[in-house]
Amino acid sequence: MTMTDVATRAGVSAQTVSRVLRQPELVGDEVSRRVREAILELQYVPNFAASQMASNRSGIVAAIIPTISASIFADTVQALSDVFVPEGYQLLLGNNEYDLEKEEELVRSFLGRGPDGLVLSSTHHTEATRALILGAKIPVVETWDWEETYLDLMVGHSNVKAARVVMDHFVSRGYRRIVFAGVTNAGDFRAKARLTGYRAAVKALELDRERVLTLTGKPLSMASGAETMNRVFAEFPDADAVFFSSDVFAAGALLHCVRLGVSVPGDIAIAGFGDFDFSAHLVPSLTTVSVHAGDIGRTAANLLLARMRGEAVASSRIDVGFELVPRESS
Amino acid sequence: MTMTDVATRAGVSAQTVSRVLRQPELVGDEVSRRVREAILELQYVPNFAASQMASNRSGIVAAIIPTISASIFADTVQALSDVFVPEGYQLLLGNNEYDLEKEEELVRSFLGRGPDGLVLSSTHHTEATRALILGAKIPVVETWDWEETYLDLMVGHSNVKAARVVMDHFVSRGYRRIVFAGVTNAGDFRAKARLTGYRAAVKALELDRERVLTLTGKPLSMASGAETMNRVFAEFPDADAVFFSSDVFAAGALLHCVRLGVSVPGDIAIAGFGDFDFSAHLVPSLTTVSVHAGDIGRTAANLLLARMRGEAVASSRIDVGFELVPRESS
DNA sequence: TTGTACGCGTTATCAA
DNA sequence: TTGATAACGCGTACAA
Repeated sequence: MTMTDVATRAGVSAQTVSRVLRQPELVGDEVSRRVREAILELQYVPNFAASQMASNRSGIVAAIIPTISASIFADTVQALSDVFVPEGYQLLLGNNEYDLEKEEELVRSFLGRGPDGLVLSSTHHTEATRALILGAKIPVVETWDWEETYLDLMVGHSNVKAARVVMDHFVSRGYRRIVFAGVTNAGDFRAKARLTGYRAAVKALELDRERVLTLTGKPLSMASGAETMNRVFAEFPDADAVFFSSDVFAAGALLHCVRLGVSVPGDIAIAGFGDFDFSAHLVPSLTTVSVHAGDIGRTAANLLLARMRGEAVASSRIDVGFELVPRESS
Repeated sequence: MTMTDVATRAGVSAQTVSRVLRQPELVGDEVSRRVREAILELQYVPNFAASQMASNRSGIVAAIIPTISASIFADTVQALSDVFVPEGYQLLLGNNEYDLEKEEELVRSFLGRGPDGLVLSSTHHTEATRALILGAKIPVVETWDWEETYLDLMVGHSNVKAARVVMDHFVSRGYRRIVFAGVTNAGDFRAKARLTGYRAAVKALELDRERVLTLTGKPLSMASGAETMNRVFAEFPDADAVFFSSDVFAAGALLHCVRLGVSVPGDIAIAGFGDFDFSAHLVPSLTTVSVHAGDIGRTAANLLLARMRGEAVASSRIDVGFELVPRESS
């Protein structure tokens, strides 16, 4: 079923059918009615590929996140979808598994689809990725980071500062022998930024010394958190607090302590990152940093939308901030 | 940059460039080298819309899930991506928010893109949706359900049976005054199937009587679980066990009990559904049903892939099963 | 092994 | 307010 079939059925030209669908105000009432009828009768479905060929607009927004499953990024994707779908855009989704080479492959493949906009979930890319995107001349928003240089638009927050706020909190409650425990997957620059923030805080606050426990190749799971807690006990027996790079690890560690009968925060304080749903409900409840994953998605989508429409944007860089959520675990 | 630009640069015809990209074995070594060089120099990115027009293949797989954020469906999407992306397909994602009308809109919009395959996450659709899909004549796989009638392919498990298995487990441990607590959003047919399984079990096992607590309009959150637990105490003070329709509710309820000092399973037993990461780590650990979200995605993707390639499939309906995971909470 | 002609379904442009 | 025509970039079919 093509537009021509509908046109024949309605006794008009294909161009008129196109107008009914895209600029109905330019078409007469009677003709418009006949066309709509024909569309329904023939179950006509517009061919977007042809539309894209002719108009050079795809109606697609492509988004790349580090990982889809069990992640806070799913909330961002949900928000992207919530904004873009009502505006008539479709969402092409990919995950780079924290691997910049994979991201490059994805970007290359997505650009072939001629997306009207692109959402990336970090400011770290290969040079080739950067070149590809700049060559495509489409609006891009980089999210979940906060850097001085970015391609086009940026929405996120500073992980370095967030880590500092957690450290300030620990110190204000009297903890000074603080461990940082997190993953250091090559591509997880946010976790690295938190580690940077931790290190800076140890110096600035004149804490005892750095105590860093980095996991490599461990999945983001509560089991990894429990395992890490055991390593904290073994390697830093004098520690009085642990800052985990994710609530998932922190919760695994906290529940492990509960099971062992280790008092939190009596024997050791714990803080996480992300403010997952479970964090408020744990007993003891988990101190963490809330990061507004949905806000990042919504803000990024609206900013991108403005760019895609050629509207001026007040600021090309928006800090959605974060919030320390002090709870019982510290 | 078009294929013709690359051809001119390499001193060949556009068709040869196309061959280098799609059937390199048919092209001579020297010509092939020149073409590849030109592609790199010009930063050529193939136009998939044009490719789709000419070949009638889009390289797109469209997937619709109930909700993206904080859900077990994200694991299914991850698995879909893991299978399809290496095969050269791109993933178009949408969420229907458990609303069949929204699903219809999404299907209509996705079909305009000419996807080579479609993944749905239930067997419940409007009649118009069904007609649209059948009219499109593309492979479809319906997931997360188990029904006698389906459109083309089906991958899932029986929620009715899963509920029965939980009930059998409760009874085998001596519980007989069992509450079912779950959401009844209009479009959540899986939760409804679990309720059906519960009701059938109450009859078959000759239990005391039905005790059903249905939440409407509550988000899938631990807070809702805690709230529900209070309602159980108020409305069914004699209950000795609660079967929640999701681990999220169950965990919220369990942690609420821990906080109140209500012994689980001493005072009341709890079981959930889904085997989320946190379920094994809670203290007490949560009895649940493991449902293999990743398996559903992988299996569905491979089945759809076979259909898309025109290969014969051994079975058009695959039961990935489920597993009772008895833990400390019951 | 390489090249030519044609058509896919739509929209932009211009004319009526 | 409506229609005719050309063009988008590529793959298929066929020819050389």
